[in-house]
Amino acid sequence: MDTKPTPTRIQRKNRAAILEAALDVFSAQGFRGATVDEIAAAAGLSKPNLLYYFPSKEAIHDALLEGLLDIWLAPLRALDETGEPLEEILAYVRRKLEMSREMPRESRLFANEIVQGAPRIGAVLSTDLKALVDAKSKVIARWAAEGRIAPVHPYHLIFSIWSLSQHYADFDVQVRAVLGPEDPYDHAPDFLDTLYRRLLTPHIAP
Amino acid sequence: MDTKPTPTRIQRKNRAAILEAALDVFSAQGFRGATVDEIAAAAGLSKPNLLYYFPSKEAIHDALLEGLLDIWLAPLRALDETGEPLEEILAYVRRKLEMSREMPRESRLFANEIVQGAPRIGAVLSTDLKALVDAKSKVIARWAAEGRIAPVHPYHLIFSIWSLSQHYADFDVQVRAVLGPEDPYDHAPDFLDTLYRRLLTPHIAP
DNA sequence: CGTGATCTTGACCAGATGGTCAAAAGATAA
DNA sequence: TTATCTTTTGACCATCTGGTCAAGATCACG
Repeated sequence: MDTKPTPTRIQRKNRAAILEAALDVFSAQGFRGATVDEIAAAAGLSKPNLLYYFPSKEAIHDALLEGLLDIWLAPLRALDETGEPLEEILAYVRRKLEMSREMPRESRLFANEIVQGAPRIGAVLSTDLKALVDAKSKVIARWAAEGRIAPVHPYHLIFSIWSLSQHYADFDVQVRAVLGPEDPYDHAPDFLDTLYRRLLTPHIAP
Repeated sequence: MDTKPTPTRIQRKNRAAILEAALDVFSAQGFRGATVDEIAAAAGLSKPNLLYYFPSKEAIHDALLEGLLDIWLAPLRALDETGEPLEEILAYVRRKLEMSREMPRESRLFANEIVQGAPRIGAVLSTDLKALVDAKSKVIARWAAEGRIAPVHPYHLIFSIWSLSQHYADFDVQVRAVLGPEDPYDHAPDFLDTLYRRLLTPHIAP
């Protein structure tokens, strides 16, 4: 039952090159817009050679999504219920925005998938993702109930953090078209910090 | 120079049916993912018949985008510099969220286009859209300078409104997967109203 | 009704695309 | 070096897709 024979040196190198190239192409063109030829060329391989490492176009896409989902949700997982509420949430926002800047292709890969109805990861959303958000929402709701942050709908708070941070990656061309030469990330961190401080700082009178 | 002969009754009906069907298909599959056959079937026409009304797949897509851009930007255009600042912005947020609920296909059509680098409307973004946002940002900056709203980066404020409102249309499956049976729009309006009130209400001390 | 314009369609085409295969080329270890 | 295993490739295939065309069906109007 040796289902995982140790990969050879060449296998490791080529598999990595394929996934890297596929991330480029899938994130820029979407699944149907991407072609195996294009991915193969970007990876420096011939098409049949690429298909020697992955059985199909869909298998590459699946491998990418699966490998990246954990990374993508790590910031939310790291939200620590024993920490200081406002700082925990602000740190989460900061990490999420950081990821949009450092990993825009990954963000767009997920965006493409979800905008088109998540045909390939819909199942994971309503199980793993939902479970994670349910758990963290409870933490946030408790913080609010204890008056440690201002009262807020925890699910929509999390949606807003996803939305605002990923906007800078997913709609990058639009943001840059409007801003002109200015770098969006010059002011985005401050803007989001201010926004969530004002939203969540508990006030005195009810 | 009669470039626009009056369309016949059948022409009007079929052109409308094609655009309606194309909106369905393009918004769900993206440009490359959509097929002319699928659009034709959804419009109740044969493929050659569809191509009798529009010269190409791209022409349909262009017609859609052009026809919808004005509608899409109308809420921002309606932002009135002579109105009460906070209420003007809150009304804009409300209208934008309303549009996400009423016109999710349109939202996803634009999302697909922009996520993939806006190959077809990039030009409009850096001219028309930029001009509109520049103008409205000046209004918001003035409001802030006058102390009528709390100080805020106007461009990022507008981005945030786009981002948060369209998130409910573009990432609908994800939002619903996490929320379960609850309707996102049950609480989204209140959440956004609260968020922008707390962000923009001017406070007493500096 | 008749006639010209409009509308519709089946058959077809060329190119793109995902994927296969047998055989060649290259690495590896005795 | 040789024998075996891994990697690479050119040629090929079936299907899908955007688009064409000529001929037939339908409509509008005198």
